[in-house]
Order: sequence, then C-alpha cells, then structure tokens
Amino acid sequence: MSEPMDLATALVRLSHLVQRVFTEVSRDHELTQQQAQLLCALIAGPVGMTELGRTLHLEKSSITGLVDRVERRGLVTRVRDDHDRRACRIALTEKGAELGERSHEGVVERLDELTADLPAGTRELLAAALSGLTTQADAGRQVFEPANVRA
Amino acid sequence: MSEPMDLATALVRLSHLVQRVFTEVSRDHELTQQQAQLLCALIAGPVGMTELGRTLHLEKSSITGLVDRVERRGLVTRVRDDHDRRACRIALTEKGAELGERSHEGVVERLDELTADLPAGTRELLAAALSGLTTQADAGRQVFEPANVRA
DNA sequence: TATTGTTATACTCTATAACTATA
DNA sequence: TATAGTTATAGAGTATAACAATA
Repeated sequence: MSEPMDLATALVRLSHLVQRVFTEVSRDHELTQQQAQLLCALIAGPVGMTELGRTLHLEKSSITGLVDRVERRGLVTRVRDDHDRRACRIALTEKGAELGERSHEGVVERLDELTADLPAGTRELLAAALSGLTTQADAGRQVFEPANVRA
Repeated sequence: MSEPMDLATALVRLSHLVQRVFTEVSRDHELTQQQAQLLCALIAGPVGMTELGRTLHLEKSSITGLVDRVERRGLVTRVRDDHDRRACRIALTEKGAELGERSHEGVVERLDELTADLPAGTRELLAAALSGLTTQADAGRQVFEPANVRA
C-alpha cells in the first residue's frame, strides 16, 4: 500500500500522535498539556522550581508562570523549604493529585488502545527499544514515571 | 538496571524526546517549532488554509496568525486561488523552502544519530510498527512526509 | 559570589466569536 | 445557506534581562 516509511519519519509522526493524545486528554480535564505535564511531574512528590525547570526543559521564569496559573486554580501549593529559605517546593493539592492521576491514566488508556492490536512480542520489543532510546538520550530524567508512582 | 517500562510510558517519553529535538533544530534556524512544522507541511507544494488547519490540527484563526508571522519574515506567500476567489494557497518562498528543507534534514539527522545503535532489524520493525500506529490512528494525514518530497 | 526564585517585558501560540466575501 | 479566510479579543506559554533574598 503505502511506501515504507523511514524510522525518523515514523518517530516524528508518532510523536505528533502522542502529543495530540496528551493535549486531548488534558483538555478533557480542563487543563493545558503543559499543566497536565506539570501535575504528572509532581505525582511522585514535591519538587523545587529549579529542578522542575530541568525536568520540563523550561526556563525558571516559565516555571514561575506555569506554577502561578496552576496554583491560582488550587491544584498545587508552594511549600517553604525549611533548609533553604530562598527555595520552595511545589506540592500537589488533593484536587491537583486527582487531576494528575486522571490525566496520566487517560493518556495511558488511550495509548494502550492504540497499540492494542500489536502482538505481545512486538509490544515488548517496542517498549524496550523506545525506552532504551530515551534513557540513552536524556540520561536521568523523569517527567512521566508511573512506575515510580504506583509501585 | 532500570525496571522495565510499559509501552505507553515509553511512547510518551519518546514523544517528549522527539519534540525536544524538533524544538532545538527549529531554534537553530531561528524558527519556532510550529513555524518549522508549517514550512515542512508546505514542502510538497502550496496548501490552502483550511487544509493546513486539518493537517496541523489547528483552528483556522490560528493558521491565519501562524501564516501571518511567517509571511512577515518572507518565508511564505499567500497565492490567490484562481478557481475560488475566497481561497488562497500558501506557498514557500525560496528562503522558506531552504529553511524548511534544512529543518527537516536536521531533525532526521538527529533522530538517525539517536537510533544509530539499534540493529537494522530492530530499526525496520520499529519503523513498520510505528508507522502502522500513526497510519491507523490518523488515517490520512501528512505533516512530515519527506518520502513524497524527494522521491 | 553564587543560587533560588520572582518581576517586567515582549513575543508566539491558540481558541472562540463575530465578521467579510465568495460559492 | 455554506464555505474560505480574517479580525478582535483574551489567555496561556515561553524566553531574556534585571532584580531580591538567602547561602
């Protein structure tokens, strides 16, 4: 049917697809994609502004704004850091945790549906290869780590 | 070492990685990611506003703005449609085509580097599986179709 | 001095609603 | 009436630079 697609192109298209899923799921919860991402990054526990910037690849002033807007909606709070009075840590409120979890689950669900037709062996190989790529590329991040959350 | 990652998580992380590559490459050419995407969507030939909206999953007013900014920089032009005087088609200028090509190549290069270590068989399987997913999901799109461009 | 975070500022991106012009 | 596109408006996202407070 369609001509074979090279790997780079397939990766780009897949990325668009995942982004779209993420955006749509976020929207279902009245969140922007970035806000949902922020909530997901906090599920494992409170994180400081600087580290959030590293995790989300944003400048610190961008983080300030993002946190401001989400805080205004009551989804996170700035918690003072007792050991360093310059710093604060961003923590999910109950409502924020709820939304973060639901967004996360929504994305996983939709992606699982999307890959449901693949044979088990292919799924495993895909998961292994892709996670290898990301781990190799950004040695040491964790924006979206459900394993750490539930396990 | 690290615990096995489920497929959905691997897909999300991969998507972030690709987005980051895209953003960085675009920035190297003084473009935003969205602008580079627009240029790439025009490489195969002029496209109308409505179709651009479908392709890029944006409302038409968003397309208007995006095209405005890129036109202001001399990278595209609005060409009148002879058969429908309401419509126009967006075409790359020489400079825009140049930047579009270079962005596209830059992304492909970086992604190829990233996947260079994978065995050939795995690469093929990945490409086939991922392109299958995207083709199935968004039956009939083409944002980033280098095959059509060069071949 | 270096680091943590915020403010000021200026764009870009995006959607919704109302509009114009053509079909 | 329906479609192609623009305008008006408002808010979100982002970066750079300058700043404050603390280490």
